[in-house]
Amino acid sequence: MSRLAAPSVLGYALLELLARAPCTGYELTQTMDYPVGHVWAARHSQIYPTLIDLEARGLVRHRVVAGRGPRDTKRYTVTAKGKRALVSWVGSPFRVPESRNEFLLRVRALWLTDRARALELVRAAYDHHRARLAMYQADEARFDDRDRHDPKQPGFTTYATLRAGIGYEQHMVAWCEWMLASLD
Amino acid sequence: MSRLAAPSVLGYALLELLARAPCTGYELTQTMDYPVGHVWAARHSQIYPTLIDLEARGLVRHRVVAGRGPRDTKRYTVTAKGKRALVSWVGSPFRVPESRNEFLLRVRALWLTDRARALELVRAAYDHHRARLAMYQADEARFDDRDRHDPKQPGFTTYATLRAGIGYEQHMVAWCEWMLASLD
DNA sequence: ATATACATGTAACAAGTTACATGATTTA
DNA sequence: TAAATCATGTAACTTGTTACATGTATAT
Repeated sequence: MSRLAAPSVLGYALLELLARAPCTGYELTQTMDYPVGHVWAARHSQIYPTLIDLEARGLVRHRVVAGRGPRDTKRYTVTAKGKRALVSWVGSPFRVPESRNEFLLRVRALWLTDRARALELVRAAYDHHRARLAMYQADEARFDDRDRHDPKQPGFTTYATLRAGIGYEQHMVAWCEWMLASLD
Repeated sequence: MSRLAAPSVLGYALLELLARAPCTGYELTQTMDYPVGHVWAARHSQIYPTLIDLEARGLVRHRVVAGRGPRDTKRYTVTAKGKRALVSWVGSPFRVPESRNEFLLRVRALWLTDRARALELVRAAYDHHRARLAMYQADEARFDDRDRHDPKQPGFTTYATLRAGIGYEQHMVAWCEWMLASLD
């Protein structure tokens, strides 16, 4: 989080949220939990220092306001400079990063174990992905036509990532079914 | 990489590879590059220290042998203790970790940019995922019937992760096509 | 009475990236 | 003769996790 290199990916994630609407750090931790956390996870212990860093770079600014709860809270907004940095990031060269999937790594190691334990791992994943799929599909029903069709609306890109989530969960559910059948 | 906590996920990834066949650090870096790297990526600068750590824990052991190239190389094997640690890891409780997908994070931010740049990002991803899919499908053709059907063969679990990769790339290709159509 | 929500931080550590370092042999 | 392959390491840095730290108000 030095002031010389570019902001971290999390920094841009927070900027993008703040570009949609000013938020407090606390509200950001909640939105980062869901839905953004399903795309880029972060804990409050990383979010608060990142906000301080973004402010040191002049990309956001805060005002102390009365909180919903018992104490004061800081409401952050994106500065003009922050908006420019964000737009520049979105258009900057991008390579799909290498992935890390601990579940599939364990699947690779299943030949070392017995059938019961293999089934246990895959069934737990199956339950998890079916639950996620149901949750995402319930979310999808809430989007209105403008969100579904106008790419300039923030709602559209949220919808687009939700569609990606649904497709992913469908794929994982199908894979688990194939795997469970193969283990029999 | 302290000697007190459990080995890292990468440590188990290397153990699993060595349980299939003894390897040198150099060979491990190549296998980690592909195919394992598509499930758990790591560079040689992380792999070599991890091997040293695994050896300090007594989970692997090495012998210096003549290398293919000009210099000597270290051939690592899993110890009995290493095999037990690996089997215990495979059966240990597992929760699907939170994900980090920078591509989808950028997609979320596309409302901030113009149609041309949005198309550019999605088309690059489209090309990437179609190329991956073709590569995986070519790989799949090479698996024989024993690998496809016997869950106790290491080849089967490799095949299973490859099937997961194919399903994932198919999902991403379909999503990109939907997205490109939506941007029109 | 107890737990949850509100609200924001720091510290110690683990994991991962990039760059530096070396140098022979084989292939184009 | 230039580049790629073989072969193994270290150092500085960034990123992310877990635990520590504090304290009020509201709901159960």
